[in-house]
Amino acid sequence: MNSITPRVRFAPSPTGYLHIGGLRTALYNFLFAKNKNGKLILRIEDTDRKRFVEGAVENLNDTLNWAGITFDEGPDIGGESGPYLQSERLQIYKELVEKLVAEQKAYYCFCTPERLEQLREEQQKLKLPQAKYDKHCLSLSKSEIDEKLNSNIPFVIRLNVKPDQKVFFNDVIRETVEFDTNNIDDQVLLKSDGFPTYHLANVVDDHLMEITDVIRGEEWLSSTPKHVILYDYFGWDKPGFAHLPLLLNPDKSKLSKRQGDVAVEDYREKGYLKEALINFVALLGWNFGDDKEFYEMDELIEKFSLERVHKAGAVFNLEKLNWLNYEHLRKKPDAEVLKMLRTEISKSEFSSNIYSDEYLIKIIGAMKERVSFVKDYLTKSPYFFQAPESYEEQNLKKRWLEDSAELLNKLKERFEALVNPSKEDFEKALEEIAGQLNIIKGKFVHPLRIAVSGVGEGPGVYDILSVLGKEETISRINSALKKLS
RNA sequence: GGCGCGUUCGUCUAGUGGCUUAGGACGCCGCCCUCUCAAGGCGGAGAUCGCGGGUUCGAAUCCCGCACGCGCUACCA
Repeated sequence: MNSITPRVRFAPSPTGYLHIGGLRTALYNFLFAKNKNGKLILRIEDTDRKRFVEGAVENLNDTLNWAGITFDEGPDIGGESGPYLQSERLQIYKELVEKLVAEQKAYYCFCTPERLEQLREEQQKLKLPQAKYDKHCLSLSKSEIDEKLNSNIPFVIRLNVKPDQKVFFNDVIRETVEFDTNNIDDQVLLKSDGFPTYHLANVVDDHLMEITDVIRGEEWLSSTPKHVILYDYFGWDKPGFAHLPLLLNPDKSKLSKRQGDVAVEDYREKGYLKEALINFVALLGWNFGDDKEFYEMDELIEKFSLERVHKAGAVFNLEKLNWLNYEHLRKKPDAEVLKMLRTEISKSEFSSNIYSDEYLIKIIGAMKERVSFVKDYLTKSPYFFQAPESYEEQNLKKRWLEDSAELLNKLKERFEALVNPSKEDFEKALEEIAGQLNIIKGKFVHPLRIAVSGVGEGPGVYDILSVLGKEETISRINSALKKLS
């Protein structure tokens, strides 16, 4: 629209963990800001004291940081528009809302929760089209208000919505959205505990922090007219709006616990790479218009635009995430996988064993195309970390034949003669003996695989052998011969 | 109930009036490769574009109605 530097914000409330939907909202804000050379602000919406969770802010920071979403301003970083914790901005909200009261754009309300409850029940009984506050306290005289205020009767401040008007605003994703003010409640702006509600706080802060574009979840679309009224009452310019489609459960309801993991930290703990999660979540509701599905963060930044965000909600589908995790993992340099593998080992039953970098790198080379998660290295090929103690029953039945022990014994003798054998040396030795005895290779290969790994699947046998080396190979053949003869 | 938003293969999506017998990806199935499992290559099943009306020579694409789903409807965000 103009040449002003875009300023956007991610404004979570500290109720525990970062929701996967929150991650996507944060990501879209981040991508939008980076793409336009703008600023991203982190603001903590801690205006609900009942829902505040200790340590939630730290957790939010930690998770966002892990995901690679960085902020230009925020509680920990500082900035010129602070404080970035709404609980530290109470005075600001109070002063501004009082200005609105002075102009009759908002008013004191002394109604008790009981009366409000009763009002709602009555309205329901009468089957009124919509339940709204009845503006009861709007008719209070100045002296009545002062008297109640002086005797410390609890109060809230409500937005004075004028009836019979149209409110409309433009949404980048949904275009023009229109509401009738008759359907808009006199929303509480300031609660009786002196804290603002979301509606007041977000408008005030977005204005004061010079936010140019509000990018948030679709659940906010219905309350946006209240915000628009507020901007008008204050006489402020409105930011641009973009309401993102919701992330959905398999049954299409709003993504929630009960139907799977919703916390980003759950996925982190399960071994998902941040690259995969970011890639996946970015594509849930956005695409560039071509067939590309594998993205790194910098490409997302380059190509992202709100105009290409979809309108409809998207089901969070684990299978595609798993595939992306596989794709990102296999593209990582071995040295990086090595680091991750080491931490995985340290958490495993093999933690007391010692493996050289060289050895682990060989395992990575052999297994890379067979794993989706780093932990798969341990679960799919435990034999690289410890000699097999038992042999898979099914496979044994099929592959361990009458003559297997004898053939394996002959093969072992061949191997013993080898000096520092490579993969090719092992292969040649096996082929030679098979040729000499005129027996097909499979008769050697399968029993050998069982002996050395205990299972019937995995990398090529010669690859396994070259990872294990001559000594270990022979020792494993020996114990297999002992146990299986 | 009211208001709002949405609706293309099971899922994520391409598609903005003719290039579409609706394309890709994940998943699924089959074949090839092969010492196994993967990977890779090739192929297959899978969408009457929610439904019904219009507009137009022509509609997934434009308009209207309906249905369904979801969101909001708090002194929660």
